[in-house]
Amino acid sequence: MINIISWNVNSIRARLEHFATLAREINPDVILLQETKVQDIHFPREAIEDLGYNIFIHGEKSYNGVAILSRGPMEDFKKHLPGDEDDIQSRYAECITTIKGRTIRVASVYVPNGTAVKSDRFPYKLKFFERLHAHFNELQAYDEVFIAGGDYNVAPENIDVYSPEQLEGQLGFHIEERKRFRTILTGGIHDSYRTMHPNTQAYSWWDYRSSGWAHNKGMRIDHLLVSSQACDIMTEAGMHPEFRAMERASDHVPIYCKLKA
DNA sequence: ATGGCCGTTACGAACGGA
Repeated sequence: MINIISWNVNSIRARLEHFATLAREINPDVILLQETKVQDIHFPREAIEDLGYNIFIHGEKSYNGVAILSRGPMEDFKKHLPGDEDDIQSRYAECITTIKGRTIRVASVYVPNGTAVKSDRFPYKLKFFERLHAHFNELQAYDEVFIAGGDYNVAPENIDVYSPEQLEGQLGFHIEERKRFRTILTGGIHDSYRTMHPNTQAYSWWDYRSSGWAHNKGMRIDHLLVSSQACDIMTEAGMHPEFRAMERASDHVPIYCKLKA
């Protein structure tokens, strides 16, 4: 079995202990990180290599930052999502890795939050979805086992939030975001969790503010999107909510999907 | 409730997160 994790760590340096717990107890083959919040020169490379991972990082100071960690060899590295040459934020990393003899294309994705629906950063978020759709469409031609995990900052359906009535039109649940996310899920890209669990309510994020965790007011905004070729060999998908209950937790939990080796 | 908490930067208070 091949276990692939996506996790918005909200600072890799602040989350190193929890990361070590994930590596030792869950033992994922591939980990896709978001919000590492660190320049490449300050990434805790040794600590993570000592836990048995090869590292591909794309970071910046203070904000954003993505990484791909793999038990196997990696090649064909990409750091830029096509469609906007002026976009210099560290929100995308992609490579090919080989695990237990199976070659997989993986991507770590950090979709812009958008700040507020009326903010000028909201159109940047919408455009980012459109760029993802265009790029995933290009990749479709390769017929590969492809997995794009990340913080997509959108809950796709009513079942994915604690209160659809309360959140309608709000950031992360606005119809324009959901429409664009839905558009990505056409032509052979699938939401791994929803494919495996059509009717289960489960969240990947709970707000630090308003004691979101204590009241179970969460949203499913982290996703592992998979190509049809990956879907065909997928055996499991789920979340690790126990990571939200820990001291000094990230506001997001690791999400996983498993493939036949 | 345009709030609450958390991490980063830089050393107080602002920014971003969703």
